[in-house]
Amino acid sequence: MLDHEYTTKEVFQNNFFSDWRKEMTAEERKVIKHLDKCDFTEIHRYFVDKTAARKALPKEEKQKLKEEAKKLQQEFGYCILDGHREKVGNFKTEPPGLFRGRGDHPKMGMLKRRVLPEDVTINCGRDSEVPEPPVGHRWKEVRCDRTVTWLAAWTENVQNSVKYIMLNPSSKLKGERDREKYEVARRLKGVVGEIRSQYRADWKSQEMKARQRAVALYFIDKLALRAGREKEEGETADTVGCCSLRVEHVQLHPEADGCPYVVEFDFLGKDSIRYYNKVPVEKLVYENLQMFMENKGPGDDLFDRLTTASLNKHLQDLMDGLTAKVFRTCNASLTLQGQLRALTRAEDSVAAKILSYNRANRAVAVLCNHQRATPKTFEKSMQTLRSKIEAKKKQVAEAKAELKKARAEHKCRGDGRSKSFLEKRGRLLERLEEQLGRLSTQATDKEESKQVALGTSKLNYLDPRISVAWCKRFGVPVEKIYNKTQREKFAWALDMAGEDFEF
DNA sequence: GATTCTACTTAGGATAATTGTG
DNA sequence: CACAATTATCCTAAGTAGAATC
Repeated sequence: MLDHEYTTKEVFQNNFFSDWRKEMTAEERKVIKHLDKCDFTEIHRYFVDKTAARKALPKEEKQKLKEEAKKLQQEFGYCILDGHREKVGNFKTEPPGLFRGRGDHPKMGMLKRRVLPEDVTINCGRDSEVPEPPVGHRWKEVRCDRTVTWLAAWTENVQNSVKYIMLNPSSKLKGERDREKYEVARRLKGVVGEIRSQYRADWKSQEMKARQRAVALYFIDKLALRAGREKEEGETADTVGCCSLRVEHVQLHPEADGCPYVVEFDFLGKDSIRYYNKVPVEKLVYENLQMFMENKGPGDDLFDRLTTASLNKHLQDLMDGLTAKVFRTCNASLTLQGQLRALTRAEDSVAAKILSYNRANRAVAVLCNHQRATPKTFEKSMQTLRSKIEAKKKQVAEAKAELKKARAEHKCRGDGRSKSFLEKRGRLLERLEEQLGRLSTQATDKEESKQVALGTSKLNYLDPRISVAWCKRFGVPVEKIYNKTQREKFAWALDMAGEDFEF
């Protein structure tokens, strides 16, 4: 881990050293007292070399390794569920190592222990063959619980949470649940108008709790914020969602950028990804926020009378199956559908249509704040793209000069040959200009996408039937939108969605 | 009503595999 | 074909939500 910046952090070092001390023998403990006097470079080099050696392996050796992995997958990567053979998602337990949470995690550097068969609970059918534990070991427990979907589970020691072995997204079970999720979101689409008028009315409620709920719901609906459940302090990184927002996370501006009543959000959300947004809101929302913030310190809860549990209970009353996260799914899918409608032109080429699809996808990713680190190769590849553009510009300029020359020539000679030559020059210029245009949109796209992660929304928020219908309607092969794994996950949608599917 | 536990979905980074390019 | 760039897969952390327990 020495390559990583986080090993230099004090929290990481303290956690690691204290856990390491616990593993030492009494003798070792007497000798090894300060982390900063320890030199790990030798063991670090050992692993670096090992990785390099594996990379440098001859082709046949690599092939052999691949086949061995495949065999392992064949043996352990499948299960029988209700008579059907299904792929398992994660069929390996997690190896021991040093825990690295995301963001400013108080437990970074702690030792994550090796999982032993004695830690593992197996869940299988009553009359199925119980998998054998490794020789000399036994399972913690074998149970037959048909009400849950996991096949095995163990408790991880750092966060004291349960880890599960579950089915692959391609399985029938996961597919059905995925579909149900989108069906709930579609039902929300039908009643969201009513819900909106309800919460708008609640902005004026006598009850503080109802007002807070109504403002929070407005944000969840409008901005696709996460619910934001309360979490144990000191156990995880300090991140928030809607209901757990604190006064310090919002700033009110009576007027900003020419708009009245602007709310500026700045907080760390899931995975410590920063959410920053400046949004004009309605006057009543603004005034309510002012009131919620009165006589509070920066560290106080903005919605002190609200919990995700009470919000979800209220939502359940408004629509069966409705919870806060459904708004995010609904908003994302509707955004994709709307953007696709706005951006796709039937006469475009397939490549141009795919570009439109990716733009629509991007709009959703921006809405959901799905970010990624700028790729390491970004600057370099951007540079080559820029030089390509420069070269193309030069070509265009040359072609223009050539065209001018040809025009003069034709004026002077006026024969058929010079005319066809002139036309040829014209077509060349046209083609070059087109190419230049494509390159510069590519550059713009690249720049605007460098910190946007498209995969998360594609996999979790966008009803695949929207994409499938779009592909069918515009003659785009579905493989251009979904790769093999994605097609397996969305098999249920590939089968059923016709070109006129509407979310 | 608060807290803890359980089960599941959603998330970005690391790494492996594939594709593009000179 | 070698190497770089891009894309797919793997990995596991970090959320949501509801039930059980205090």
